[in-house]
Amino acid sequence: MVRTRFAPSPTGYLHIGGVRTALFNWLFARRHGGQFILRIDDTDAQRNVEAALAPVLAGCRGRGMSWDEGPDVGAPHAPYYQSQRLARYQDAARQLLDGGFAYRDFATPEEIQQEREAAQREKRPFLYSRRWMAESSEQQAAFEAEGRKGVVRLKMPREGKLVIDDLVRGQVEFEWAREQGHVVQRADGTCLYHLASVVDDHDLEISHVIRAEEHLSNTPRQIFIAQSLGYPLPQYAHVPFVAEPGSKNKLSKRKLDKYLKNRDFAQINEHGVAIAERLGLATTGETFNPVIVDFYEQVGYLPDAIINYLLLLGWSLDDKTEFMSRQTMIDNFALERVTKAPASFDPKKLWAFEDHYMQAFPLKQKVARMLEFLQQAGIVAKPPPCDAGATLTRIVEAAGDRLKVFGDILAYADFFFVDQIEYDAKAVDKNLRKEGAAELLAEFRERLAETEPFDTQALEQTLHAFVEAKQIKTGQIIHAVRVATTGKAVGPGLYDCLEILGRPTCLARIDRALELVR
RNA sequence: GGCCCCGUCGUCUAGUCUGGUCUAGGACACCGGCCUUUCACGCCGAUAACACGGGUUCGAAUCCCGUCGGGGUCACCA
Repeated sequence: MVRTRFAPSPTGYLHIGGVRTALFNWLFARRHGGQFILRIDDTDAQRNVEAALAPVLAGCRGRGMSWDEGPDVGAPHAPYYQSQRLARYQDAARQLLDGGFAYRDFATPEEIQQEREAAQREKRPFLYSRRWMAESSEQQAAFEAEGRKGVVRLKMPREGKLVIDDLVRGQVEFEWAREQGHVVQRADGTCLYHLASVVDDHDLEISHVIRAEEHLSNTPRQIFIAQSLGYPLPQYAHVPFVAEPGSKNKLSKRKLDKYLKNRDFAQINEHGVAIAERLGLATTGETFNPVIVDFYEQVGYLPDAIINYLLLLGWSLDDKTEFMSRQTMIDNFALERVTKAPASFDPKKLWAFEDHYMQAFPLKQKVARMLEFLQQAGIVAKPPPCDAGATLTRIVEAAGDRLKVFGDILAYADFFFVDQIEYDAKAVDKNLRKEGAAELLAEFRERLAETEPFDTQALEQTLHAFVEAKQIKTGQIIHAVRVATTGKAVGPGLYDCLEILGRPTCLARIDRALELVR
């Protein structure tokens, strides 16, 4: 039975690279008819785990990666929080001690550090001298008499080598003598990650540990722990990490300032921030930026777009296929086709996937989601007025593929909803203050007043007739009308805008625009 | 620095195991053009890569050796 797991720490946000790791685990489990387990690695137990955890859970669930066991899912191996499994780890530590695979160590961190520095000075690899190792109770008592506190430290082998058969990297060799004996239990009895992770993977019967490459060097000591405890080994698969835009460094949520210098990244960020501000959301880089999945959720990206993009970051089906349904992903996902080199996060390509998926998204659902955004921004009342649905549908239809994310409805189409539109100064200068523009507009206003019915077809005829009668170019009047009625130089088709706005609004706005420039 | 991993267009990748069909394919971005009432979409086109050096071979992106480059990791964090 294939059982994979994703084991995030509840830090409050989910990194884009984390989502991809979760995705690979989820896909692999589904591909093989196995189970996907969500475990929370909170050995460092913060108090309010629930609150910090919510975004992580939402991050997975929102992207359609359901877990078979884990928080909120009744299941046989509960609890799924490491903070609640301490007793198990302590048992394991005891067992390690009894078997001679670990020992009580009474060195202070400073003493270890001194040995490390000495080794560095002499340019030889550091290996702890085990000077403060206590293997008998007499030794232990002696150290304790000095007032020392003991931790449990791994007694790693100091000869031979380990060969790991990694499902994506192939055979990887390590020399045991290069591996440090890490602490697995602190003096206060709490246990550390490596022990906890190995014990849990065993208890949860994890068959495949699929995780990012940065864990590759942790693997020898985890294997040592597992073998010492008599556990069967899981299969390992170390996938490359997700790198920064335009470099091979590991993507990190801390280096936002650096990423903002990347033009594409900055563009995506700016677009998202503009939407978030209209929604009244906090936009500090720490919690809101394109490295964090929440960013996309809040701005209104489609989960399918994100998943599809992330899947292709380090995996491919063949030489051409890019767009895939969940089922196609599941049917074809294979660890053998995971690339070995790190892949840079490219926000522009994500954007292209978003564009594609949004175009295919059903109009009705699109309208529903955009209504939510309008309500959240306080532009449309809750519950909405009864004609809101029909109008919104018209707007969304008219805007077509110009709306890339749900939040775009706020910045792109706000002029449909507000009474007092704001005029874009540049557009006004360019299109309304031009020689003769105001006069033409004033004249065209009268034609609009008479156009009947006030719909796209008739409006188009009116404009064409006007252009012909005045012997002008279409551009001379059409842009002026657009700016006067919408306030902007860009937007949906003009006739659609006019019809949706309705005659009274159009005339009033033109009057106001004329006042502005005269 | 030690150990480990990686190296095909700017970016994501196909091709590498099983040498020839690769004068290296696709996608995103960029640039140019078409369409057009703006923008967006769509369409067409262009530029662009086998890190380098040796071997092996009739033939190497693919096999071998070396060099260089990039990255990860070296915690009583996870």
